[in-house]
Amino acid sequence: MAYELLPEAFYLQNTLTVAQQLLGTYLVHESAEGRTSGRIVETEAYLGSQDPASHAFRGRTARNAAMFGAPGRVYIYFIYGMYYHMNVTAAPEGVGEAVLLRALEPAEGIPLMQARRGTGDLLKLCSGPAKLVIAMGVTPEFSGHDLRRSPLCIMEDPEHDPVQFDTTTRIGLTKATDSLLRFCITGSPFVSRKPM
DNA sequence: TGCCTGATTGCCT
DNA sequence: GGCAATCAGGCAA
Repeated sequence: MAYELLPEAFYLQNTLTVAQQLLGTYLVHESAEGRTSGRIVETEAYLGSQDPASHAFRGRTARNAAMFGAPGRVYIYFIYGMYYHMNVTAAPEGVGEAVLLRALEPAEGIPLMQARRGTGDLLKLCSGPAKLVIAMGVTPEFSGHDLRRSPLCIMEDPEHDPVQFDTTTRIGLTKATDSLLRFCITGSPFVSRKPM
């Protein structure tokens, strides 16, 4: 498999474009316990000051600072007292936009993912934003990490076929629930919820 | 199969 | 003090 790192210019595109084009790429983590990777099958876009559901809506704070940082970085955030979500920052530095990774199709290191998640069901290993963080062994220390560097990076197969995706409303929100900012690979059984 | 609820902590109002 | 980009398990039908 001849995978290549995504260049910085990829992340400088419009956030919606980044969210769509991340579909079909691979998130790879080389941890001390072993290597795990998964194909990104579901994403959501979070925009800046125009998007009330975005953490960046009310401006920059200590918590969301990573969202305003350089593109192609990790923004991890703690939710519901027990889970983490992983985002990929987009847009130039100073613009608070990011893409939430919502689901992966497990690729490498599946036994390790199963051990971390405590389940053997492939369909449920990474079918949700908190689940994939656990399965991939991602920790909050990665916040601000550059996704073009080991041990946590995003790669793509430059010869992969164009990905067909569905566009739907975002999930789990209480604000701006009518925006069509969620993207998932058409027909993939690994998404967190079937498109409507 | 599908709805409803508890768990649990940090941050903003 | 209340809420939040969630998940798993329990119970009803």
